[in-house]
Amino acid sequence: MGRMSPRPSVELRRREDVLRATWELIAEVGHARVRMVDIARRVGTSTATIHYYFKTKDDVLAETFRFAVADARRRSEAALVGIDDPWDRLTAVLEAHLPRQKVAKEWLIWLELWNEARIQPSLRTLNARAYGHWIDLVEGIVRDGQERGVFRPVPSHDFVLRLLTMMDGIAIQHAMGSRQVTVAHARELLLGFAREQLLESTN
Amino acid sequence: MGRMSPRPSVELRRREDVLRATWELIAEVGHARVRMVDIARRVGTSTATIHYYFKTKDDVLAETFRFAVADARRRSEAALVGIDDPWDRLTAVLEAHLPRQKVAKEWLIWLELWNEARIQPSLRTLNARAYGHWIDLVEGIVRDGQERGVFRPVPSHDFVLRLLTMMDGIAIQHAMGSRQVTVAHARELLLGFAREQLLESTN
DNA sequence: ACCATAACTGACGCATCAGTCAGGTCTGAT
DNA sequence: ATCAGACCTGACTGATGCGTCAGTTATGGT
Repeated sequence: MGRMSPRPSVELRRREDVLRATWELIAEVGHARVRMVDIARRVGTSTATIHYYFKTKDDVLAETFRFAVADARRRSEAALVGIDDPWDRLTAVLEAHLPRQKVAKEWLIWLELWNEARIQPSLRTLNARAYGHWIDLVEGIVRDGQERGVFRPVPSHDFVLRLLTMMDGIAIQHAMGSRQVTVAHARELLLGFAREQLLESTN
Repeated sequence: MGRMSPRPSVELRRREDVLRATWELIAEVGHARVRMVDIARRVGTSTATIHYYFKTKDDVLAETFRFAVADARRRSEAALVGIDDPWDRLTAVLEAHLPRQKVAKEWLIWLELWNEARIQPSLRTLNARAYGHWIDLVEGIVRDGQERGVFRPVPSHDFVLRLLTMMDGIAIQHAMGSRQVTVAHARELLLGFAREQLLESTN
């Protein structure tokens, strides 16, 4: 993929600058409206320089989506470090992806990715992989809690699918600026559902 | 909105042809890639003719989204005609929007609408209104069932919000071509959740 | 000091499309 | 038969934005 230069440091920094700028721009105006000039200006350079590092605009966009996926995955992992209790792990990882501040923009990126992924096969693969990993991660936490006997034995896969698709749907309405769906409300909808399914006793 | 002509029949038919064609195209390639020539070719005319009926391309797209919303609303209403039992009403209206055949394309339209609505205020209003109406409709059915004593007294608004955001999330994964989420599976996830929340006794 | 090559850029070519316009045809009323 | 106006279109314009290229500058190794 990347060009092999003997001194990668400059190239890597530059590329990352471009990806970060593009990330911001996609969140702000949508990937379809992002122009090479905009990226260049935000990085403080010319469009020709962007082309020096990336073959085409589509490459920049595709790599930015990859970058975003990797970033989100890092956040999940970081949120789990040092936490052992299954319920705490579940809340931590959900909490880490609730749409506040920087993460709010990230949800806009997912919205863009979903739209583009249904057209471009390579992005579709990226999304499928990312979503699969996301499901596996949360399902792993749930199963662990069930094995330890602290979660009720609901069907883990269906529960996780319900929880995560709900999260996506909530994120959409939040992205639409719905006043019905604040971050606090989103948390309550998700964690309330999880609590009810996994913790509360059926009596 | 529309121009006021003494002979509206031709105009109305033409406009609707354009909107249907645009609807299809948005579902197929995404609103950003729809060109005036594509619409014209599909209708069997020239771009100038499209401009005769619509001022700009953005107008065509915006009106198409409005058209889609109205269409979906009609489908909800049609699905409920003659059905009285609350559970049957709930399943009927959900069933009517499960992504099969024509409705599968409709979900692609929603995906596009969500993306564009976060940029264009007028589309955001459209989406907010449509989603509000959708929530109200389902919530009305739920409350009715609760008043009649056939549904458990769960908080209706939160339940509906969970159910419908789940539906959106499922639709996204389905649109991504996820083999995990078939229509049958989508139905089971949604109706299973509703059954569990509204019907099953807590004992 | 010199050179190889990495890093960068302004200017431009070129394709793509939305929208316009001047003029055409068709239709129904008188 | 004529006419007003609805309906339609080919051909064009202008703007936009990606990608290229020829050429310049910076940098690190010898």
